[in-house]
Amino acid sequence: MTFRTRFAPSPTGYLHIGGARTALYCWLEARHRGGQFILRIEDTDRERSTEAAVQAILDGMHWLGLDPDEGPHYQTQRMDRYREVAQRLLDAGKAYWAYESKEELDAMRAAMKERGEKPRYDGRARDQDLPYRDDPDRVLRFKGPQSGSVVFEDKIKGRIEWANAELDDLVLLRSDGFPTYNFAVVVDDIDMGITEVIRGDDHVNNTPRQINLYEALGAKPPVFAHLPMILGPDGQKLSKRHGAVGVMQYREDGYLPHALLNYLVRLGWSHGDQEIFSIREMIDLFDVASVHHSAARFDFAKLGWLNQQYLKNDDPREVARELAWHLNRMGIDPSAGGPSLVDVVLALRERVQTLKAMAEQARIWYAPIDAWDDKAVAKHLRADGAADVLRAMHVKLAGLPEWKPDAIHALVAEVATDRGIGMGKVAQPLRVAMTGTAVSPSIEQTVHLAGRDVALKRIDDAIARAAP
RNA sequence: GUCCCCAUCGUCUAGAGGCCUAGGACACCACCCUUUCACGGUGGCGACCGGGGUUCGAAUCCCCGUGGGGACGCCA
Repeated sequence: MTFRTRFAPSPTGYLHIGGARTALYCWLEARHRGGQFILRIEDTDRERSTEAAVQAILDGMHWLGLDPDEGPHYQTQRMDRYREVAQRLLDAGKAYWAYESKEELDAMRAAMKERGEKPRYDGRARDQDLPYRDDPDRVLRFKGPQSGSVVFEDKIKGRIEWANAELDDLVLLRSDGFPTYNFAVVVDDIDMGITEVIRGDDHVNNTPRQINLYEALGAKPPVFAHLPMILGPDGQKLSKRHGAVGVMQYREDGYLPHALLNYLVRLGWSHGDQEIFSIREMIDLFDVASVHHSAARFDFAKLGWLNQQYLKNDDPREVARELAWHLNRMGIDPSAGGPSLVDVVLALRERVQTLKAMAEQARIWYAPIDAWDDKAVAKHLRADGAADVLRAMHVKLAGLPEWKPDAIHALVAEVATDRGIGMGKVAQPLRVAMTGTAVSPSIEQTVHLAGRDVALKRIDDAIARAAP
């Protein structure tokens, strides 16, 4: 049997970081085993599912490069199938109609809770063989086993045993005729030939009931692998404040998809001491069976470090393409003039952790200085001799035969030696002149990327601001 | 409350009974490099939740406790 796994999000929000990791692990496992990765949209909750969320999930997966081999399948397009299977269960005496009202159910659970029991459906309609009737409270329930236990071997957590007495008769078909999650999942996974289910471990306790359904339907359950969750930096459940934003937000924040994937693959899984993994290596080395048992916290510092590793080591032309996207978002069109993006990437990639920061720092070569750092101006432009240094640099730069970083560097050194001062006394005023701040790449790169005309003009402007 | 799961530096982790004086990475600190900021280099700080067993020997196996998390819906 060929290996088939699936990612089955419900479109009630964007693809968040936990979902992205689940999708990654499914995708990796499918690639590793030479099987298929199927995408299924679980949209049976009509209240909360939206078209926009479906699109957000698709976009997020595509950006990460986790394209499915099959799908997306939509549960709402399979309604006839669920009803058909439900009827089969009913005919076989493995399901029954029940008509308790919401209030009755609530009261029942409250009473159980009071007695210190686990609140659940007590099966009061189980053996009554009630006929179908049109009723707003009508649901179809599964007649599950009441004794014995379900045992399964979780690929990650190991052997898990669940007493059937802990389980209740779950609803198969809701009063609106829609299938419930547990029912639809089983029908779908059987129909779609899923051999391995990889999902978050908030589903472990659904697994025994699902296995009972498989048995009632005469189907062989798949292998289950339950992933531990991802916690926020504070150890609490992920919230909007931390990483629970959509993955596309990570793009906007300046992260590379590969870096995010690398971060995610290491969160809960490892291969010795290796930190950096190419996609190929992830596929070759990943094994869902060696995923960790415990939850992991999300750490932005490490993500940032990883992102910079990719910024530094990826082909600068590729990084340049991403940088252009960020510059465009800032309202800058790098193709309308200014230095080559590849040169800018080369100048900045060791000094930033995100593309967003890179774009912000690159701005000075594509747009006028829009803000002056007062402290930098006071310290470097108003310093003794700053104006003199700038005037000297202006003359030398204007007459420089070849506009090259090395040559510019030589001029800076020359001005420093002539005056018997340190390089910093020349470079810093010049840097403030070029950028309005005291921080930038090496002075020769900073000046070079500005281009001669802009550099000379900025020196003039700075002299005006400098101490006389 | 009931059931299920989990537990190594601040964080991510290595570790499958002796290789552990517990290794790596991020973060942090110091120094070096240096025209700024970084990058890089060197060094440092820093952990086996507690208690009982099993064993010649336990971070590794078992039990109990504690702590964390998840689930208990006509949500998924």
